[in-house]
Amino acid sequence: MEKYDFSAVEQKWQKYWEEHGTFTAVNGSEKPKFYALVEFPYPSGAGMHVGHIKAYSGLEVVARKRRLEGYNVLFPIGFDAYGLPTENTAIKTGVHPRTVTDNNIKKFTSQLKKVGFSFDWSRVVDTTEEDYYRWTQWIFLKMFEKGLVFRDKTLVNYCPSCKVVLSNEDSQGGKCDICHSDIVQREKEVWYLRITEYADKLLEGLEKVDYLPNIKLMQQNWIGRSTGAFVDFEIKETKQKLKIYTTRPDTLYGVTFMVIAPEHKIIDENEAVISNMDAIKAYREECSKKTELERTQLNKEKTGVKIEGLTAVNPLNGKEIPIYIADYVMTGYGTGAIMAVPAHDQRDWEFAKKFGIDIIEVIKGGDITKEAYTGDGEMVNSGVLNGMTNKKDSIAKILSFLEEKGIGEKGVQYKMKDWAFNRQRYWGEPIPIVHCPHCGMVPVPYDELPLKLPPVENFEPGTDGQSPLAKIDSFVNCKCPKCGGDAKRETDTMPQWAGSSWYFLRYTDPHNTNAIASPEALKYWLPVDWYNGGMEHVTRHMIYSRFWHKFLYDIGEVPVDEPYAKRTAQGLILGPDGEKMSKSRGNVVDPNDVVDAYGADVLRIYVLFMGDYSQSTPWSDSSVKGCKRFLDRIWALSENLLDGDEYRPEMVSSMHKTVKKVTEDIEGMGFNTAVAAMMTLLNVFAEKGVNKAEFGTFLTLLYPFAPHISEELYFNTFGKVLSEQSWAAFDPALCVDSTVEIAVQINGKVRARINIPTDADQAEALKIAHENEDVIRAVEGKNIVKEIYVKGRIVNIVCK
RNA sequence: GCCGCUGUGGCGAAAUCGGCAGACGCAGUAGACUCAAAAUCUACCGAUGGCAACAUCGUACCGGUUCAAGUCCGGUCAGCGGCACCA
Repeated sequence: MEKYDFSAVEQKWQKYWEEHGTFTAVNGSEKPKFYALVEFPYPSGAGMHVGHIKAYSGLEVVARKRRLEGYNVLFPIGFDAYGLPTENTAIKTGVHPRTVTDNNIKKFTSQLKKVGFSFDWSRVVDTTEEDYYRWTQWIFLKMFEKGLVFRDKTLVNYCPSCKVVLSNEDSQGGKCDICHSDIVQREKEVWYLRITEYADKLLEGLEKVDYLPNIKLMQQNWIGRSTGAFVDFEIKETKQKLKIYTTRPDTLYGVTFMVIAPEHKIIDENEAVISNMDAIKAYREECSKKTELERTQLNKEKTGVKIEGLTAVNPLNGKEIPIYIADYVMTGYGTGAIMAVPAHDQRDWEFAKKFGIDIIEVIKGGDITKEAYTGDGEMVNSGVLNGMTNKKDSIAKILSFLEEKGIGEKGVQYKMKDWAFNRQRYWGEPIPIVHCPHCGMVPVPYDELPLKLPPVENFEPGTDGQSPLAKIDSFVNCKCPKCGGDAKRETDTMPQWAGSSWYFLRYTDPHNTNAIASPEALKYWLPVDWYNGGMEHVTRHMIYSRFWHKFLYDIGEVPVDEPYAKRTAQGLILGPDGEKMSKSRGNVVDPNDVVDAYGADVLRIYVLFMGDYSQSTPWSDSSVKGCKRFLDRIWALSENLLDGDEYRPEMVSSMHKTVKKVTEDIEGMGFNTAVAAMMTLLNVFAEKGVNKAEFGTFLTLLYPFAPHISEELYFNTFGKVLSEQSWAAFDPALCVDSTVEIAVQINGKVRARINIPTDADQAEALKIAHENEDVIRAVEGKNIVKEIYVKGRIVNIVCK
């Protein structure tokens, strides 16, 4: 046999699979279904990254195995193609984003095919195609119809460089996600989706899905549900109620001041009563100039201004307490006002120290002269609560007390905010709303969808943070669908998260022209059985898409309430230097180079063998060569196959053990140890030879990892196509040898190794151990205190 | 600051329920083949001491539980990720 020509072999089988529709999923098949989903890529100009290869290789292996196990597998791919980088390229090069996107998709497609992923290429979706975004707009209008879309004038995160408004998620740390410039605060009327209405459903849904524990936790923290109380404090001068939110109503007797956010409306309402309005206005001005970064920076000195002329009254004891404005209280959370308990909240403590406000202890146990005490302890100075020691009981008691008196009630708050759903950019789905001077906001009728993105020449955003669409009169000027009068179109587009919030639904029926997908297709394929992707998408993308899905469930469009039955995440591939791969560091590995030099199978094996799939691992060129060597040895071995259509007796347990190991490791994402087990078996073959039956099983195990060489060798050996065969079976009873080598410890230290029958009982194992010369020597002249035998594992003799 | 994950040879890493630490691979050393090199094959490959058999130490650090700890418990440190003035 000639030397292994990986390039020819890989092309040959890729062509075979394509021509035979090997990976085409069948809607409504009699077979059990399996829906494996990977996060579709953003088709950037840089082309594929080795990270993509690792991200897809995990479920690629599972999908290939499932098909051999008799499943009807849906393993789709598509492109999440709206977004700023494409638009920025278009602005820079003058090439239309449509063309840029098409070229990038072409590039990605050819690269993905070269790696031999078993995607169903007949179901590719592209979020920027009219047939796709028509339904993105449709879902948006359904939400509009159900009152989940609203507009609000608020301070927004504005990127002066990109000239866009960003969501909190896209501007974390006060930096723009795209260009990393500093974000400034700016007032603007923007679109929101009322995701907070689904906060509890999103939280409750986590209880019945199979996500990795840390993924669940991240989502829970993101939603950030807290329980507490709303309490009304009367303002002495105006008899107004100032409502606050607290998670510690039990500390109500320790309140010595109140703080409201700089933007709180009670200030504007009482301008006449407040005597130091100038100072307050100055402070407000100062705050609005601060970037998000400055405002949230830790260890920062507390700032604030006392409101002269307004005094709050503690509803429990009638004590008069001062009110301050300070930017450590946010408008967006709770009521934008807090009761400050400096003895038991560190932030309040710092503020009180700086402004010389009283600190009253209500829970014993700490030293409140040094810092706030947040632990448990006996209640003091607290009226009805005095003497209580259990926090939960104190909170329950004060809550019922507050409710009885009508001054407060139980409350729930979420850290998650409503979803700012707009961009002032060209390359996104147009928001299908018309502004009519008579009718207000009017949705574009469903039968006029898609509202097409108009072709333009100039993609530069407007100078005032307006979308480029605002400059196109033919787009903006329209008739109101309701009254027929002159109206103007909304010019904002949707954020990039829109298209990816429902793409997994479209895969089930990608060419449907009447609905997002047919009810039959959705019923057959949903939920996604296994979704794998990056940790970076666990909060934003996953929460957004679960929200959309739950909404669609509520309006009867999808048959299940959770889209993803199982979710896992892969770790990063770091550069050879152990740092995150980046162009600026110059440590980026191009998957194409690996495919060209060693073949797709080597690349696939390596990204799975390099380390724990869920962990970050640095790239190593020489380890790639090790994987190449592994495949070359298999190829060489195939030239010396022994005859035989069943395992040789001396190979039976090795074969069954390896099948068991690989089968189970794939399910548990132990891809690295699965490959290691195959390497071990290959080493046994090298020593003891290999017959056709054994080799056939070996190739079956290898197939999901290195499908090209497996197909080729299997066909050469058996004249059959491996992707049309069945997965290898194992018999647990045959995985055990008749004898096993175990260690004998004397006082916990290994002193000998003995061979015993696998099913030996304690008496037999100890008898064999005591016959061993090393053991005899070690226990000689000593008293045996205790003897332990763990079946098939160890003997430990304790002696003095 | 809070939450989570991780810490094991020169390197990437393995190690079911607490039961032989370092599987598998890389790199390295020696040998075979070769005029030579590459490739391939064989052997060795945690540290210290010893000619050796062997002994002692060894899973970030300190302590504990146990016949037995990488694994469990308490504390500390470091790296990575998430959240972050969330009341």
